[in-house]
Amino acid sequence: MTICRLGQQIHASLIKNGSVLDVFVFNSLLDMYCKCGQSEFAMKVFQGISEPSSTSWNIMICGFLSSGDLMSAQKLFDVMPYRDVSSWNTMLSAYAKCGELENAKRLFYEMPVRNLVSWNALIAGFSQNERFDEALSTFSEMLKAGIRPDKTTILSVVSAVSTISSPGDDVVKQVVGFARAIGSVSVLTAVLDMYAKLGRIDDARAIFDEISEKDLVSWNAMISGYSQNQKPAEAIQLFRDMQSECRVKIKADKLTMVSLISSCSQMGALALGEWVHTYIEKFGIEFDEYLAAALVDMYAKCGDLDRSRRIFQEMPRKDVALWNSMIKALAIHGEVKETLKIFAQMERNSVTPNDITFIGLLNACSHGGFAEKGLELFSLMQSQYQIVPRIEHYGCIVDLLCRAGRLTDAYDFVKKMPIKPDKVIWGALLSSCRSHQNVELAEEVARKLTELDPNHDGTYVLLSNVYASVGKWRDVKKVRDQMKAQNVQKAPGCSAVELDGVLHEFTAGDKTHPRFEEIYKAWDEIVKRIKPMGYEPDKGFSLKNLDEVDKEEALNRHSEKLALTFAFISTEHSQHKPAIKIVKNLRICGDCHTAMEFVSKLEGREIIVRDRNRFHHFKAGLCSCGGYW
DNA sequence: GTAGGGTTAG
Repeated sequence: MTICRLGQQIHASLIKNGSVLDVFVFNSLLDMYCKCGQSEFAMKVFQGISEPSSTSWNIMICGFLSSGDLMSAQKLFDVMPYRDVSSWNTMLSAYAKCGELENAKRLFYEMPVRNLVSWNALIAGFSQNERFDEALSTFSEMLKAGIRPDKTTILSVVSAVSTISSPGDDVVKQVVGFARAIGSVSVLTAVLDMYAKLGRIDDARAIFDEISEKDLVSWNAMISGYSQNQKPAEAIQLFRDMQSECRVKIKADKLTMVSLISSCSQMGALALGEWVHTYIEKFGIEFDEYLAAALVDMYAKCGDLDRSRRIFQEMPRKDVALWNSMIKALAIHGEVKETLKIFAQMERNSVTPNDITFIGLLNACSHGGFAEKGLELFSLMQSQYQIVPRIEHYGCIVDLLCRAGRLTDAYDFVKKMPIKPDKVIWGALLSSCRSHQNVELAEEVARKLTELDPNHDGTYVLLSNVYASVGKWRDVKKVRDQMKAQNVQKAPGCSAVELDGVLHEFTAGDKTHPRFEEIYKAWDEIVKRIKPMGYEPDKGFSLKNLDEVDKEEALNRHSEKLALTFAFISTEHSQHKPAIKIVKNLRICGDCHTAMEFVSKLEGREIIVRDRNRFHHFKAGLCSCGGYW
């Protein structure tokens, strides 16, 4: 504003002094007024120019476009006496940016001369409006016309390729070839990001190592690449490398922080997450909605729902993603009523929910056994918000019906779905068959699952659990043999517990921990004390085809029990006994769930388990999931 | 005139 006033003063004094204003001075004035957002006034000045040059016209067109006035820009463009390439390109990119690609295309083929910028503008237009195929076909048309792509072309094309679900190998190779030939940091970073988004994290790393003069963007792209490919430990390690290698030259920013926080929430590493939060405050990193959403998610996934609530409430501006984060946070903690309250608030604030909002809401209903409410929301989302349900939403509904015990309804729903059910849907049905001991349906569903993915370990484990739950040990063995024959390995269950900021990991039957003997003995003691309270080991959850004694032994060495016992014996003698927080990579086992209820009562300690689905707060013999899990 | 990195997801 002050700069604009200064400009006005200069303009006024030019007139006062009676200076001769040639077209160059006029153009500078036009440019100044346009850039200060005064395109209306610039237009008056423009009309006073006796012989405007084509640059004057271009500046005015640009000015109208930047103030969002496409109509005025178009009118000027139409009456221009002479159009140079820049005029055409300006108009073309304006159409491209606001998504009017039919107009952009028309202009592109109408223009008498085209240059590299014209091609780039059209390609970028397609790419930014998610019309990736057209971006690529325009690119190849450009190559056929004998035009050599530059940095800008490749940046657009690379970003188009990274968003296509499965780009052809030859396309990727060709683009990477051009990028390597250009070899600038920004282009290589774009390629790195592309590989990361395609899930080719090793290729991404190879490019990263190739960049000699890495800047903040390159580091951030690689860190977020790791984080988005479920490699949180690598993300954090890379951040440490960045700090030790170039602490002076490169300073982490809010984008770095977002990836770090997301990594912490994946690991359930609260202490580390708090450290990042402190870092943000200490270095005054700008706190925006992205960061807030990431923190809300992190604190919730690390078990501190109150911190999530506070951060959410203190944010003055809340975008959809932030609302979604809070909804999801409450959902995984089973706070169904509060989830619905937040959603009502969101509607009152006129924030339009999106597809992800409803995934969170349906999830909450499913975790709380609110089947009717969930079905109601499912139809609201279609009727009121015109959201076409994706496979994820159907998955939520199946899950919802299953957990509410409506197995038949769930199966009918799957049969009537307009989309082909995927393995997640069948998986939800199958695990529900386990809790309702429905062998017949389980076998049918398992067949569907094996058709879709013959090597998925979960199918075999679930089916074997169904058989085990009804004591069909011979069938359990059959499944196990099949697994062996197919060479399917069960993903090992892994539980971690954080003590004094150090993460201790355990796998089932783990004997690698230095204190394993002590841990085993301590658990056996606990079992002796909870059995009289009514605990009965549920051997149906033991996967192995062993005799009764061994079955109980295997059950006693599940990773979550080891983690619990370790936390327990490590804090037994300390005065302050905070809740024990365990993070498990798979779903918590049913027997472990029962055992923990008893332990929380026996020891008067709060136990919090985060499994791959949700949180379980065990307190005084009860779990917050109320049996819906 | 065209331009590389971020949150939420069964």
